[in-house]
Amino acid sequence: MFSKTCEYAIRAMIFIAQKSKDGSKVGIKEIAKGIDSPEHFIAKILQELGRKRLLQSVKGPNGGFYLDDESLQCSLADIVKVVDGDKLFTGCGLGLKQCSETHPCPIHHEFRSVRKGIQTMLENAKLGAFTEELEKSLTFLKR
Amino acid sequence: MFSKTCEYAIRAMIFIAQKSKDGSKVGIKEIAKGIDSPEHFIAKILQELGRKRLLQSVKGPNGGFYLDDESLQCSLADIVKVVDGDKLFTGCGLGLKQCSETHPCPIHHEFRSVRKGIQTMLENAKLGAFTEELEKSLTFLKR
DNA sequence: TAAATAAAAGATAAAAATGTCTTTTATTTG
DNA sequence: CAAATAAAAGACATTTTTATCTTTTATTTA
Ligand code: FES
Ligand code: FES
Repeated sequence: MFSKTCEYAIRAMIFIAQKSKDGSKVGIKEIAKGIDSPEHFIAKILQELGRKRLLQSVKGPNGGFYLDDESLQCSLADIVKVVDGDKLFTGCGLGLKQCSETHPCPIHHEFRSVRKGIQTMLENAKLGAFTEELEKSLTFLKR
Repeated sequence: MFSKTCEYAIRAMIFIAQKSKDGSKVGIKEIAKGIDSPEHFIAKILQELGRKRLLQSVKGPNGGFYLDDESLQCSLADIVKVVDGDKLFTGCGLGLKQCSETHPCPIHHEFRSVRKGIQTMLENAKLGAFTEELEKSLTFLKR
């Protein structure tokens, strides 16, 4: 469904969202541990998300990553688009050069509908909305 | 969603299904052309599907690939399982080691539902069912 | 201002996916 | 049986993804 990179990205962003709720910042080491990912690899991913303004960071002592109020409103769909592109949302399920109503593959209609379901799910999932269940350990970001 | 390998596999199997309807066999060159895929690459994939009995073939002059009546009842889900494994049907959307009710990731419930939708779509899509629309050029397997 | 800190950036490296080419084996046909 | 045919198998190459390690830049604090 998602690339490994994208899975890490989503987990990291949800992790940072949780830590950001009280205004604190979180370092890359803690993030990597918190989501069980390679430290330098997730660092690269977060740099990219930072360049695209989905995430904030500050260097130096007491620095780290955080999400401002706007970023907390980001949806998982926003993250997926930045990391994996929009193939998942607009591409043909059978790999035709483009998904098209006038030149459809054999599963076009059914696929379009499940693809829409995925998109809706991801667009409705805002980063700020996961904190509570994580705090209560009802959901998890690793293992 | 699917690997490139799996996209080719599904397109090839639908192509062969169409040619098999009247009992004829089809060679690897024609398949590769018909679905716009690298010839030797799709050959490998079909060998694997043959070993798993999802597809029949005969060597030598007038040989080629075909689907018997049982194989025509195969679903796209069967192909996906052979080629990509069952990660798509049972794996965690965020890449946790396993998807679990008791140790769920933050999107577990929503993801499980769209995942189920995908599975249902693929299980209901039988290879024998695509022929008619292909014949009428209402659907396409390349470009 | 100097030292410490932490992210950003750059350079490699390893692994997996994708693609190509050659040789072998099985089958048919003359 | 010999030649032709076509899939099966094996070897190799390229590209992309995933992961690791080092250097640089920005910021804070003493
Ligand atoms: S053309 Fe294949 S999904 Fe639309
Ligand atoms: S635990 Fe992530 S989808 Fe079930």
